[in-house]
Amino acid sequence: MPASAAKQLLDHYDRHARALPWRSPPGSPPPDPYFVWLSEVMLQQTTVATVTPRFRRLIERWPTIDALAAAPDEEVLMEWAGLGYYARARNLIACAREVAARGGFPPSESELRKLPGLGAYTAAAVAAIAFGARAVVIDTNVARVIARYRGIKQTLQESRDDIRKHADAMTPTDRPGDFAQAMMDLGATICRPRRPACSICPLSADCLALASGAPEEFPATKLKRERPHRHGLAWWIERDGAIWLVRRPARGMLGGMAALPGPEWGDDVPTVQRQASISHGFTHFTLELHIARRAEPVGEGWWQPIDHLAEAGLPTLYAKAAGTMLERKEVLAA
DNA sequence: CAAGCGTGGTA
DNA sequence: TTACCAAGCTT
Repeated sequence: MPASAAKQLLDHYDRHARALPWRSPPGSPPPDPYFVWLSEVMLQQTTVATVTPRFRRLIERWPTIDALAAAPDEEVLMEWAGLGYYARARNLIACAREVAARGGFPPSESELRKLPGLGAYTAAAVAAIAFGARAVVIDTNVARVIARYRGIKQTLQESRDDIRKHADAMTPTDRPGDFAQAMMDLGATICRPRRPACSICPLSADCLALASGAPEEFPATKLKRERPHRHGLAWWIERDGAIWLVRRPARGMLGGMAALPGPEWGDDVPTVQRQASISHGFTHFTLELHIARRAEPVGEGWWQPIDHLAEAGLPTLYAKAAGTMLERKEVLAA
């Protein structure tokens, strides 16, 4: 990429940067590292639209990393409910406590990379955006922009090292944080996976994929495996206006989250008499969750008042299941 | 290095 | 409706 391309991109960013609650305006001093880190972790595989209101809630409740570090695990997991990829929340807690104990975030990419939940992307992003370091920030947006600009048609898995070389070559010493965000904005709003808006792209003049006539064919995508179908059973145990909830094991699916009790999921349909069933799609399988009534509590847990079920911090799967059961109840009562 | 790990929006 | 995909990390 010609050196002028980075400048073109920054000029475009100065005029078109999206205003986001964790972002400071182009060219202005960097935001609080806590805000940068928190937003970056929330944004891992999660859209800006989903993250924005949840970010506001989190920083309102815990305005500093010391406040977050002092919060009980369950409170943080409850605030994360519905956001998915719950290992992020567990890492978030561990990272907050480590950073609070050492008195703040380390400013270097290599030290940031050692913190729980910070991989290659997030460490580089925090170093560049919060500390102004010249870190090479590569997410799927950046990788796609580069693949198109340089006309690299291989899959991103195949071209990973090549993409990194190009990204390193184009990253400026001045304003590396704004540059990273400009690349990501470009990928999210103009150089989109499908139907890229090349006519308004600041890099279109030198884009090899556009010159080829079919920019959306860059980079190639590999076919996904078919998702298997699994079955699960959840117990609906109701007593005196409350539901019996349990906490899932810390590791694995929905690790550490509140849940309806039930055995591990498997390939076979449960044989018990069920009240309802719901379907839920996960990343690598779909689940049909069968719901059955039961009188006695199972396992370690607590009674959650139905009036306050929304505050239990149920992940979406169990929130759906509970919603289905409560809806049936209302229909029967009517 | 590929698989495991959530959820909601879009076409 | 199915399929794809989003500011990835961990093992």
